[in-house]
Amino acid sequence: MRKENLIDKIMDAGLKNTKYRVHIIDLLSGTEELLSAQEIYHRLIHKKLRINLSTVYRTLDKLVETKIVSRVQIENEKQALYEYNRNIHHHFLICQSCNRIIPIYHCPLHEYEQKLEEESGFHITAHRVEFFGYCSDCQKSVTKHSS
Amino acid sequence: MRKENLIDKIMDAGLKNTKYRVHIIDLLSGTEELLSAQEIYHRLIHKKLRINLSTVYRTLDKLVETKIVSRVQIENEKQALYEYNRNIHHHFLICQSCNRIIPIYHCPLHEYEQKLEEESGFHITAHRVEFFGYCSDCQKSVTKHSS
DNA sequence: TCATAGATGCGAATGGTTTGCATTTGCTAT
DNA sequence: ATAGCAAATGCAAACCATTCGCATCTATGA
Ligand SMILES: [Mn+2]
Ligand SMILES: [Mn+2]
Ligand SMILES: [Zn+2]
Ligand SMILES: [Zn+2]
Repeated sequence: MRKENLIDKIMDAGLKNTKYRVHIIDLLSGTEELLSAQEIYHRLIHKKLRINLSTVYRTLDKLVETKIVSRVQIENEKQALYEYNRNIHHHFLICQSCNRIIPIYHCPLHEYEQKLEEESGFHITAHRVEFFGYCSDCQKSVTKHSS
Repeated sequence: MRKENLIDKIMDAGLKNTKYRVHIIDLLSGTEELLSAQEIYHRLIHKKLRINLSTVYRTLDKLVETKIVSRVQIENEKQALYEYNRNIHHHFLICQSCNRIIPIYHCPLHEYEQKLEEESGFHITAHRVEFFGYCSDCQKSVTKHSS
């Protein structure tokens, strides 16, 4: 995304345009990866930026509040992960061996959700799905080891 | 569950039979609620047991290892929650207003999982689903307030 | 009963995240 | 362009759930 667009995005959200915000959004929007606050911090430091870790956390809080970024807490991971919000509903497939996180863009729950609302009386606003298992690479290496 | 059965369960798992383990399993198996380590600790203290919080954590670790108990990490909750493992596959409906957690015993993903395995090459071993929303009680109070 | 692996208590450490406060910066109205 | 104010930042300290080291105790089975 062009820098001007990033700045628009920040200001449209009612936030002040600061260089760190531009860098953080730029970083997240430029990768498919989910990054932790600490990973973001280290990548910015590596780019010779003198940002402080608390600024990273505070910036991410703001970006999550304004829905520019989403925060994801994977089961059993201590660090929260952040991803650029591309407004595409998705879930994750997580390899328990190499820890790769793969997004899935098909959601099997939309019809079910309505049924669930009727049955439960809940008004459902969101859901979350994660699949755990072993990616094809890791299945191969297990086979190799055990043969 | 009778105390003798609890003790059998503990010893069958290869753990030593200690009074705290009996109390913790008893507590969890006697409620539908998900309890945090700290909540368990306080409930035992309230029963005049002189248990230590680290013992609670260590006991829960063992019980999770041996699958007597399951550990659940709800998105945005800092504390892990524990539930007695009744070996009934289920997911949760979570009220974002009153924080009630309601188990759902129907799983809409079993067919889908196979398709996903074929498409992704993953070998899936587990999944996790959470629905967020507002329970019927909380919907009522919102309506009341806003009218 | 004894020996020993495992369980517990206690205090300290860990590690991700948050916060208080002084200082700096971006934005808006002049 | 400039001043004024709210918001953002840096830094150190706090927070808080969870874990760990180590001394002591206890359940188990030989
Ligand atoms: Mn979905
Ligand atoms: Mn399921
Ligand atoms: Zn893998
Ligand atoms: Zn509710």
